[in-house]
Amino acid sequence: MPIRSRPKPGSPRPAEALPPAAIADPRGVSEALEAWFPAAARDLPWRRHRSGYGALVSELMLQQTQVGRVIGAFARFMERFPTPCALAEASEHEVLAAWQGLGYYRRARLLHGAARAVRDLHGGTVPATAAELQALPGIGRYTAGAIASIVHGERVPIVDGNVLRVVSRLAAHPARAGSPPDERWAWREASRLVEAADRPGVLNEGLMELGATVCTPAAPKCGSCPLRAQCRARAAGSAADIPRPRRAAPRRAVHWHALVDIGPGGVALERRPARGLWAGMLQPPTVEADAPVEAGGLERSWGVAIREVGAFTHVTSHRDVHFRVFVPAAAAARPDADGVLRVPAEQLASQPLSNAAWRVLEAARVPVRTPPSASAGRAGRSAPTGS
DNA sequence: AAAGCGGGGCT
DNA sequence: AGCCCAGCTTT
Repeated sequence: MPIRSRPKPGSPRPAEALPPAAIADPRGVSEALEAWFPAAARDLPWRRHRSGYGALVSELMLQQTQVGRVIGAFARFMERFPTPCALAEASEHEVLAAWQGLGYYRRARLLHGAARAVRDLHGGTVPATAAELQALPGIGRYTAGAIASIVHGERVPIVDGNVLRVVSRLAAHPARAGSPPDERWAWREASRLVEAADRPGVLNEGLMELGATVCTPAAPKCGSCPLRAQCRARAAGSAADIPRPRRAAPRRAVHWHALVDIGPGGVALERRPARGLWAGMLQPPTVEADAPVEAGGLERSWGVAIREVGAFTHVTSHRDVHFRVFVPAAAAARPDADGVLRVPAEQLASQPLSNAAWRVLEAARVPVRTPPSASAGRAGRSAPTGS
């Protein structure tokens, strides 16, 4: 059924008043996608045995993180914390250590809080409805909808980066990621699709799978797309230009200075504050500044003569962190400052250390094994395995 | 509404 | 060198 009525002849229609584009045939899209997905689905660990807890862990890990990086981390995490109660009873230190290398470490703290809420408020069973799920820490509308629809079949929409791209191309609507009006539009369109679906979970997971493997940001594989007949962007030849790119936030440059001090008790480490970058993670003692600090200032700060052993720049989404790495000039025993703990080198791998902290240790040639993240899998844009 | 929050692979 | 990714919380 057409959504837009034809304007009356002669009636003026200002360009700004044009109704937004819409997907023309929601039922046709849902039928094609639900038929396509079962055969095209990649074999992913969290699809082997569906459970609310497995979906909770995998969805938190997948927020802003590509599939290939999550695969290995998910298996390790589920082995370490097999149930919500096992996770709830672990310390935050242990949970952060298991999250090493995945980034956005706040997700680990929120997942920990969600597991405790599941234990205390839901008898240890992850709730099944989107409304209950969204009340848990770290669970927003997308994650709640994904778990409720995919695991339990609830008829609720989901919109992530993949779905936004697919629906905006279907409607040839030049949405911009991060634009609130465009995001609201995408939720409405996703809702129309899920309302037309036979199996809401299959439709939703199909939308994401299509976005990850066929309807990709660059060079979409329109020739092999199950929705090529319904796609207005393909008809107009504009798929590669939709959605429009997000405005990039500029990164701030900062200058950090780290002291790698190895004593009889192990490597000196301090815990970062509970908020902000790498919250709650451990690191070698670090002086943070907006500009480089002279050696004299660092020596006063640390109370020891120092020697520089390396430098590198660690890039995050919002900062260029210019690190300079120092060691004590002589192996002089000195009392540790408050809050400094000593960790033997062979125990570093089980500590919550960011990749930046690992790079600091490597610059000082601390004898450590490779951090867990280095063995992460390949990118998540590989072709489907099932076809 | 805007800002803050990692890390890596791909183009 | 830039872009993007199975987003959410806080202000």
